[in-house]
Amino acid sequence: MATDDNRSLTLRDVSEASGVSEMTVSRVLRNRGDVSDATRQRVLKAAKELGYVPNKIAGALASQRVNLVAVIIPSLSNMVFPEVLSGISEVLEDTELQPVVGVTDYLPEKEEKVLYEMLSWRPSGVIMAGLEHTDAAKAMMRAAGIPVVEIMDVDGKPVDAAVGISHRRAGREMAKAILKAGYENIAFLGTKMPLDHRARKRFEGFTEALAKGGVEVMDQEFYSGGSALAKGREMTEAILERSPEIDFLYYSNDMIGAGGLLHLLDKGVDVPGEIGLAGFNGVELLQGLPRQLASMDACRRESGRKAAEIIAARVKNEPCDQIVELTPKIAFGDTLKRR
Amino acid sequence: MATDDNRSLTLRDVSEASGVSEMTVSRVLRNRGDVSDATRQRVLKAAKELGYVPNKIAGALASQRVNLVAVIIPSLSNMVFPEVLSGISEVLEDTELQPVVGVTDYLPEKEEKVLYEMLSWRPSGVIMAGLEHTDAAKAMMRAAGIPVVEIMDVDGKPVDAAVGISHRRAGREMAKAILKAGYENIAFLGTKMPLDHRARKRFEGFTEALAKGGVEVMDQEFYSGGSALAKGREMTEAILERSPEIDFLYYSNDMIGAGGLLHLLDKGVDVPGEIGLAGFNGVELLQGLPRQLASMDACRRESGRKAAEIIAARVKNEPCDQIVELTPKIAFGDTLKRR
DNA sequence: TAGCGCTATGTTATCGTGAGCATTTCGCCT
DNA sequence: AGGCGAAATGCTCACGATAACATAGCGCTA
Repeated sequence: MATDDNRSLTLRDVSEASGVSEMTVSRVLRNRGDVSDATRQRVLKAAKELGYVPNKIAGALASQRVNLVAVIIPSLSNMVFPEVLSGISEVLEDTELQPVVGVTDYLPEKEEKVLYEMLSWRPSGVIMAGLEHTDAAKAMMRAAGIPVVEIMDVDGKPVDAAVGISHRRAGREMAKAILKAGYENIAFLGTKMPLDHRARKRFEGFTEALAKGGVEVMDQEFYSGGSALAKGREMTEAILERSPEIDFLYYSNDMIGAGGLLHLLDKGVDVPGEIGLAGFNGVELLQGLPRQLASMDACRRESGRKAAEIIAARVKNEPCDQIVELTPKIAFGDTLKRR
Repeated sequence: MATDDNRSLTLRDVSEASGVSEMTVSRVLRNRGDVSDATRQRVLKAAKELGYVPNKIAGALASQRVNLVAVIIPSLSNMVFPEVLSGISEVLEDTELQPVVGVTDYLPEKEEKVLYEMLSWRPSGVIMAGLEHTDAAKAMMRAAGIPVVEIMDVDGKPVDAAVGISHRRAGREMAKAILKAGYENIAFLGTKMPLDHRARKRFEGFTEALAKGGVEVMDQEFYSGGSALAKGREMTEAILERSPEIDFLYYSNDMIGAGGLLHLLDKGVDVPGEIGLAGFNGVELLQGLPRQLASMDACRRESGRKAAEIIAARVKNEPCDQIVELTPKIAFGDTLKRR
């Protein structure tokens, strides 16, 4: 039991309690170097009895090694990023590295601030969502002298390494699939997106591929805030009222797509006969809806895993990929096909 | 621009570049002590040009202050915890404290390990989900000599402070509401719960209050893994096949409840006339379902906020509450009433 | 028994910063 | 001009650990 004299225990306390030098204690606790089994046991016993917890702050300063990986993402409530995180954790668990998460709320200035904070802890690497950052942020990442992996997007020029899908291509592929299924009056529904570059790129790729097929986006609707499911309903209702001839709705994420789906089913619309639907992300959460929404997997877990692998390899000075483009799979579900 | 000679910049580099002592640079960068405006500008300019980022590792060691708050939660993919986190962040943003998140996957041993890791960074406080921990974990928290707030539950004895709702009471209140609405053949559907103590306590409170009303839980069904929505459907189908006389289904969370709701609507069951439903958590996400599921708010954001406030107060040696019981509000929605 | 080589352990310096005190600078008053 | 006080700046050491090197102890062999 620790006799907490308000100041926390140090190696010295353990060394005194076990009658060996601090160095030996340090060696025992890190399993490093040769220590006789007798002393090892004695030290471990003393450490346990005192309730000693090593001070990594001091350790990191002395060894010049901080086994943290900064992971910077826009949001935790998006369902997308927790899955990326778990991919990262899975891989890092087999190494001595540990992820530390920072959240930017999609704000570039906050991203910059969070990055600065994180770099001030001298992490071994950085995993950052997206390719768009302030100049200052890019400069910091370059200057840090550590591996940096930008994830979830490969449409642009990374600071260092990048892993993810091409959202332009994702938009294009979805457009092609929709055209091929025979839909012609196509609308887009998304978030207010000035800051969500990936959604923007999907939209760009989407319109581009439609244009190639001689089709223009018939109408658009954007939202912000609120429950995505409810917003999906509202937006769908609004856009169909405005443009009743629409026969396909492409949503920028699955949640609003699900809202739209529920709305249409309520109204008794024939999905996908009368109106087809597609979302984006392939969120597992939504399995169990009355119809399975067409979607496109964003390779979230895989992005996380791959990014972590790159960091781990670079930390060990092993060779590794610089740019990894993953290929999202289109899932037709029940809402993207025409008879 | 940093001329990155592979080793990172220190105060000394900035001090040499600006012709003042390291101490003065340190003072400028922390806005502390008297520094003439001229030097301040010079130092800031030099720091910026070099791209200097202070080393918090060294700073923390020297000052014996680490402005981190360890936040330890079971999961990020649960929708519940991100909201707690944002409550915490909101409050801590106005202080110099910063949250750092650790995830336990509901495993006591992992919780212990994560706690140990976090304590080794000598945080200023700990916010930990739940009241059930290994003895070793409790000992560590006590020995750390820092404020500890256990959140999301107040049914038990906290190590230090606690903020949350009483899940026993939540279960009781829901049971009372269900009985009052006139339902009598009541079933419970939940997760396999040996490790989810809060769900267990809700269930205990639930059965207890039913018993007081002379009613016994008619049937139960548990699941693990998979998409909650889909599982909710499956479980609901299974339990109704087994016990067709059921007239109320109490789910341990909103997602499986939503799955059940969708299933019943598919089958053309009259909800809530024939069968009533309720979930738990009051997740905003689900607004937009065909019927609004009855639920009970777990005061997630508020728990986070309050916990953060306690930590902040304790760090400043201000007085504060030790135990805060929040009162969940029951939301009847469209699925808990009988005409 | 001297000497070699290994293992187990200790000693010293260092990591980058901040606290506390020491020193310098400068303006102002008598 | 001299002296005083406050503001500005610098110096030294400590923080708790680890790296790198030094040394003590031991068994074994020639």
